[in-house]
Amino acid sequence: MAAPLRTPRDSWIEEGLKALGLGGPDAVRVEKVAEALGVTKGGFYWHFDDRRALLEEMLDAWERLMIDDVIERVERGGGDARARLRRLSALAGSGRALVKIDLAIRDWARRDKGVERRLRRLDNRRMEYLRSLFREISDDPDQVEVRSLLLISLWIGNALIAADHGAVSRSEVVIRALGWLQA
Amino acid sequence: MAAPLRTPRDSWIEEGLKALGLGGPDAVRVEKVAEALGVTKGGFYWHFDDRRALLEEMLDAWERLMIDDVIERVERGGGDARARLRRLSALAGSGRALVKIDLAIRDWARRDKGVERRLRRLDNRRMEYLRSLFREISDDPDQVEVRSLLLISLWIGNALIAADHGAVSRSEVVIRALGWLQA
Amino acid sequence: MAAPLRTPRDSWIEEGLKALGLGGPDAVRVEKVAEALGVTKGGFYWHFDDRRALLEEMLDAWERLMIDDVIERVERGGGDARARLRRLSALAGSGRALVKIDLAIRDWARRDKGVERRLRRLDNRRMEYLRSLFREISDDPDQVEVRSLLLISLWIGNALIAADHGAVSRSEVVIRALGWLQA
Amino acid sequence: MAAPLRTPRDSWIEEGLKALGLGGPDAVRVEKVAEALGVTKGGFYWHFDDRRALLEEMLDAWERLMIDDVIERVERGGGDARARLRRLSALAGSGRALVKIDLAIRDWARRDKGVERRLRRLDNRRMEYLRSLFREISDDPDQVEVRSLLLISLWIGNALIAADHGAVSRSEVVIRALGWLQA
DNA sequence: CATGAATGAGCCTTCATTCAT
DNA sequence: AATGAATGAAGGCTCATTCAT
Repeated sequence: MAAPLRTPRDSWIEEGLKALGLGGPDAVRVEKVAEALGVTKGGFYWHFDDRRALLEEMLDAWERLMIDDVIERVERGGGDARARLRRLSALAGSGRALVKIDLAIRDWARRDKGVERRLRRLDNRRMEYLRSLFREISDDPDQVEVRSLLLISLWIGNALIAADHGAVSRSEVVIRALGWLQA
Repeated sequence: MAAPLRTPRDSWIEEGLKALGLGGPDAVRVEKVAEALGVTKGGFYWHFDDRRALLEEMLDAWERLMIDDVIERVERGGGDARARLRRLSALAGSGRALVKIDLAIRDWARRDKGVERRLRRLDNRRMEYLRSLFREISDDPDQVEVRSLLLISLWIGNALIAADHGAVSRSEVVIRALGWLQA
Repeated sequence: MAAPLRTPRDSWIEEGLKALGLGGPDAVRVEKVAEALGVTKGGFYWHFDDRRALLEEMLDAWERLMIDDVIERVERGGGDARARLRRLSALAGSGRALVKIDLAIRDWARRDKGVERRLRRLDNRRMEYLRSLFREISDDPDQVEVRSLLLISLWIGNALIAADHGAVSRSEVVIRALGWLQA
Repeated sequence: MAAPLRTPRDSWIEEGLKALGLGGPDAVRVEKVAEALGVTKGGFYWHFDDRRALLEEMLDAWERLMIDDVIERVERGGGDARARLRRLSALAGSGRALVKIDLAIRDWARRDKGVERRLRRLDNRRMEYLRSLFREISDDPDQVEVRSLLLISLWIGNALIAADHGAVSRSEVVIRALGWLQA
């Protein structure tokens, strides 16, 4: 017999991440996630010790997702640094659920040391990858550092800044910004 | 008798904003804020209809603070665009309570339409001010727009990105990034 | 200088009786009555020791009202027993605030011994008056008693029974019932 | 295992009706009813959405009780109209918990439109049944209507009027009144 | 694995009461 | 006489957690 594609344990984590993206860690309520899964909350405690355990495993899963998923997907496409940066930005800047989770975790990390540690691990990995790409564009290590930081900042800012841009759309401004960062 | 410098009503708002910056809107609990003020929660309802009313007034106060306080303080110092951008960044990027409140409200805006509306009002005002400064540096409107967005993004990213930067410190990277944006 | 027509103390009692009629004793809240009077509840305690004191005085006032007002008003009109019964029923059965207060107090008396004692005093007085009228109509003391009790019951039932009566209206049925009781 | 004779849900309703009869709708407090059942208030929300839901189901249960219980019990005994009226009055006029609930709901209906609607449904059914009995006694439809209304009024009045009757007891007066209504 | 049911802590809100001014 | 302000006790509701089945 084949193993199930998604264990019930994974379902809890997946649904928990969904709730996290939509409402932050406070919105990850055992009762609500159970309801979303169509089961009663009592069963939750067969899979997890307590709510904190779910939260931890959600963060574990999120780290795995970010490495195995995003970066590898960009690499798989090949091309030069500029092509990869374009693909990476397309993944990072879109309105997809993963972005919401990322933002929720960044906010969460502001008040939870453990989450901050995990975020640091991931952000360092992201920065390292960006540096490797920008090194193909610039020889100046300071420029590499500056542009890497600005690029991640732009992804975040794009999602968190609520301003309008007159006749042009936000995505046009972002595309121009990407172009400038890669000049 | 002179009017009190800070009414009890203002105290609730101030303490509420403090809690908001530290723990997000969910952490603004009537009971906790009361405790921080050294009074009992019952008295809260003399000043406000309910918790939501406090939240609203906190947002009102925050809008006033941001306009009357930050931008005016930069202008008062005079100097050319670069000098002003430097002063503005010093205010905006520091670890002060106002920054935490700003980030908390950005996260909050992701799930509350009313908060998003207020944030849009403020971000538009901020962008407009930045455009006016960058126009002194570049004649290209696209460049003005790109750099303005990147600058706000950098402030936010600086607070929300957890990466290390090897031998250099984050603030050095940020200073270089500012230099580049004003080149 | 003339004494005020209605002392502020009386205002509290009057407004309290209004609240009693509309929502029962539980609805007589110091805060709500104060609001209805356009003052703050703090002032209440200048006039009354506590909420129970207001309730007591409301009951006192209600007893006075019932004697001085209703019965005397019927007598003042003169006429024979049937004429008086007609006038009395007009007063007792109408939808006026006094009726609501009367019903509220009857319900209240079911669970408060003190209120029950006052109600007994008043109901005995009412019965006595009715007996005096029915004695002009019937010589049989049993009939006098039965019809007196039925008449008060009809007043109460008219207000508390929610049934419809087909083509005829409730008031027509009540008028016929009154006719039959006086036959 | 056999199904429980009374589900825990029913226990809440039953205990709630008891509280309603004793203290009116305001006395139906989740906490107090829980205490009477020997459980904690938190468990209440497993069975009901909120307090209002309990109140609604109490009213549902009361309607069922009144129809399936009272009227059917009278019919089952057989006999002519007078015998049935006697049995019905014995049921309706006794000091049992059902009467208290009935009175509490009548008072409640004065200030709650939804409750008034339910009471109207029931009172119409009661009146219809009484009309059917009095039609066996009188051919005059007006008389039927008058006596039906007076009989329900007498039941209510008997419970809500606090007067004394000299040498005779209240129940003697009521029995004579019943006799007169059936003459 | 999961359900039904319950506990208990935490929070929001209402309100009688108090008190200084 | 009355206001502004606060206390503290209820009471409604949510939810993490437990447990028997």
